[in-house]
Amino acid sequence: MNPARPMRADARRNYEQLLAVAREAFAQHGVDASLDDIARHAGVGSGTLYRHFPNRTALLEAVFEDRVGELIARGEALATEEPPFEALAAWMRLMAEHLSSYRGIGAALLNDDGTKGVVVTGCHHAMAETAQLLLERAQEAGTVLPDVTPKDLLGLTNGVALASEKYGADRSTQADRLLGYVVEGIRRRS
Amino acid sequence: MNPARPMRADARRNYEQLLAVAREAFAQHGVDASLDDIARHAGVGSGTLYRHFPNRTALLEAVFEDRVGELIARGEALATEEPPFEALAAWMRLMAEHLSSYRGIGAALLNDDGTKGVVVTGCHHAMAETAQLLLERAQEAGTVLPDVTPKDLLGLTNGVALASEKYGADRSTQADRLLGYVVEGIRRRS
DNA sequence: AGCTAAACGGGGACTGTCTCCGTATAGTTT
DNA sequence: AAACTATACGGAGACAGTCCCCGTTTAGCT
Repeated sequence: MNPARPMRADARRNYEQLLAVAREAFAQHGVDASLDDIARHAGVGSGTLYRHFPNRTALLEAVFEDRVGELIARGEALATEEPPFEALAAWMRLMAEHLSSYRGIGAALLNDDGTKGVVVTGCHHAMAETAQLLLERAQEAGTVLPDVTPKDLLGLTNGVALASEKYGADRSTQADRLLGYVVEGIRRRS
Repeated sequence: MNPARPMRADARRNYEQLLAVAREAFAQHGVDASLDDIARHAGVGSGTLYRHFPNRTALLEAVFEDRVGELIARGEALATEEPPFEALAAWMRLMAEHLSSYRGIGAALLNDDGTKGVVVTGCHHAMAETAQLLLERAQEAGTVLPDVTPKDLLGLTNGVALASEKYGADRSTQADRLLGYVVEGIRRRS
């Protein structure tokens, strides 16, 4: 969003309505939900949708931004409340959970090469910073292997979330199970 | 393929031509390559493509079948040539490599719920059997945790392959790196 | 050569994405 | 309140890809 000039009230209203409808649509139909459908349900024209969100990726990013915010907040809270290794493991679980919220979001954000959205770089960057915070803490405590990078963490977690998507109602269970092995794999044993 | 009646020579020729062109197209453009384009390049009409492959998934399965065959063969060879743990790790690496051959194949096969293709169940089943063979061997040798299942292996490996796709030319390196952690995570330590 | 079932090509129905232009309206100034 | 104008709108239609279907062609058999 361009804050250089305040958005008109009607545009702001439409923007929020589009976001609300998109959240529902993506949750229900996955990230491939029809954009024209979303516009229709939001009571706006398709031109309006594209003015606010130039493409599907931009809309996905906007919708996902809340969850990124929560991941960052929880990451920071975990860093003060939990032992280093447990904090990191819990955060990875939370991330996998969020990546399961809209079927296909992991793959969609994954496959973005950065040419369609500027914000995705921001989302990724913000999550990488939180991963870094928790990772360094765990590495300093000697509980995680020293060569593990934030990029590794995001990749492993995203991979697990993606691989678990096909299990529908059981995807959380499966993701937790697979993440159990993954966190063991990055654990340092004295 | 329905073997109940021999396919005519021209149909057989077209089928093979479609497969060959599809391999190239998927390798170059990913699994979303235009099917009409593939038909055109194969020198057949789009109706012909759909007669041989009722949908995109069916074509993907047919194209991927060779690689499944190779994975099974290599799995069996590794089971006789390598120590249990190393055999399993090598096979997982090979599987990740094959899953990277066509951008998006992992996600496409992953998201198939079995309603579009019969064969995908076969591909998955065949790979799960090979995973089972190598897994049991490693578990009997006491080198892999006893509660790991073939489903876990396929999930972890597919997840890693998917998560590495965005790195293009570096995806093999990244996949190997992530798999390194994964195989440590399933390793049993006495 | 004749026959016929298998197989074909490609036009067009269908669906979704996305652009663009005439129209509407929010917000500011007079 | 009226006038002005930049912002924002709606939705028709261009575009691209999927996929069906029907008249035509052809492979294989007698």
